[in-house]
Amino acid sequence: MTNKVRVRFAPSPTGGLHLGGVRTVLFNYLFAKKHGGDFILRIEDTDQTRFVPGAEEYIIECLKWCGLTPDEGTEAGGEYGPYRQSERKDIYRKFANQLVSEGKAYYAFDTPEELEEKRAEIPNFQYGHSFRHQLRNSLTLPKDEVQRLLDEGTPYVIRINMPSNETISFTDLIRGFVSFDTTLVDDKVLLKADGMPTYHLAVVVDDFLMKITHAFRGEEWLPSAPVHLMLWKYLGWEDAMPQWAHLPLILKPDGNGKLSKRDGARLGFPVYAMNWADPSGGEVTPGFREMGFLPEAFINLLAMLGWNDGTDQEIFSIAELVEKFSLERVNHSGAKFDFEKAKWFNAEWIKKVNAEALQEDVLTLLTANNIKVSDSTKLVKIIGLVKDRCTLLTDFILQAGYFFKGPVSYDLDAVKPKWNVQKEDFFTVFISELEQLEHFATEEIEGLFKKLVADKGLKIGDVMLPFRVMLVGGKFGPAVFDIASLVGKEETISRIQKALEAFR
RNA sequence: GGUCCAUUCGUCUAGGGGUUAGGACGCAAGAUUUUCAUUCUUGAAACAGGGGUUCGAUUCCCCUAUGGACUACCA
Repeated sequence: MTNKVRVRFAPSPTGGLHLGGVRTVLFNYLFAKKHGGDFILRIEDTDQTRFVPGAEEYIIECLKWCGLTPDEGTEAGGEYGPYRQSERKDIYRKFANQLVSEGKAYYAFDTPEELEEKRAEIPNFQYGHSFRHQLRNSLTLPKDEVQRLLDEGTPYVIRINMPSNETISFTDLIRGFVSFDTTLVDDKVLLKADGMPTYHLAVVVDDFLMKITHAFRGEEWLPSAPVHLMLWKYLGWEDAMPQWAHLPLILKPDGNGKLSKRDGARLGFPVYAMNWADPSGGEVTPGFREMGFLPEAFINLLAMLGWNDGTDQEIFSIAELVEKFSLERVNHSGAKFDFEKAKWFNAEWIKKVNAEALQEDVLTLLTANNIKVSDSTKLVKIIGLVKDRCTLLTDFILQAGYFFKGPVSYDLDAVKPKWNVQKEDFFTVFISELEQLEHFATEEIEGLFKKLVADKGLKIGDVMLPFRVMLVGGKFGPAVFDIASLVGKEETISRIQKALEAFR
């Protein structure tokens, strides 16, 4: 009874990876790792009309970035392949045929147009118990007629024959006992006219063949659970059926409903894990990675959307999540996505992680913004100095950039109103004294600065802010003298000179 | 319309028959930091409504309301 835990994430390669999808992956992964099991990636590409080139690679890349690498799947391989459903076409047909021959499914010849008409004219039309006998299928047509249609190559689908007046129920790992009346469930298509299975057939067949023990998916799948349950029963695999866990949805921050990528565009935050460039239109949908999120933070915030460990702890590493995760503590209701809180998680992680760990990302960012970094030791030092004031990785461009590149503009409003010849004079003298300074370090610069302030009869506050603006361009950043020492003697002097002209 | 699921501060949530209903984000105020941020302190802010059960319900039960998901030859 102690079979190895096997879970799967089964996306369809139709575009970017939604944050809700990543959370499903995460919960799969956490559960698998917690129980020493395997995490499988299966590509559900049964809808050929929606296939998008590059989407599969993109999904794999997202999982890598998140650190949620599959143990088994299209890339990792494994003994239950192929892991792409389009390559398993024959398998599904075999089982569909088996169901037909056993009377558990049937051929249906109605065209999509005919069905659409029915739906338009009959209020609560559904292809099932109440209407299937008025339609063109192997239940209503004479046997030889069915054979003739088949022989002629008439397009058909295979539909499940749902029984009536049965109660079908199961215990969901998250929401407990759930039951349905089969009379109200329609005869879902199992095999499409193009010979591909629908999700309903494919998920059951593959979960069985791949020995999946626990099936996680979004709550939007709950209504089709009875079809899947019935299929497990019809196929005679009931004893091998995975335990179901329907995850709560991630909702729009405002208004109502499932979070969509449109909400992100409307409200100004990413919904996808990474940037997604649509291959046809070329339009790019922003992702958390490019927006400047750390994968640790992204994972952390997703985990907290629907789960908690019962304490006040909110910052968890992936290792801690694996250790503490439990399905009993997953919430039942949907959670509205809050981008402000998401940013807070990222800021916390930037503070938590050490400067070396940030080095590579920051270097890439600075370089991309035409800021040349020559000295990596210096960079690490700077990161350590400014990281507490960064919320997103992209904040490092502003917060660390001026250490390597002088300001191109100044916050003149902060300086000019109180600027005068006396202050200008102070800095002129300061420059010449700086030139004499042998040991150009924080304390020496500060000592010199303060001494000069006293000599000139000024207040330190009068020249401190101008000095900062000279070096940084604005009213931000760590201690001014630290900045000066890191920037170096020559550069400091040259920045003061430049600024002096701008301040005049 | 039908089926299913859900309901604690604005948001994410803890809690659970007797609590000053706890934390976090955000917001406000203050302290520290001769900038900004960090940090710290404080504050405003919630049990959807109605019936039961009970000595006592926010907690258990029922109903209502509200919200959501699904209702394709999409997943």
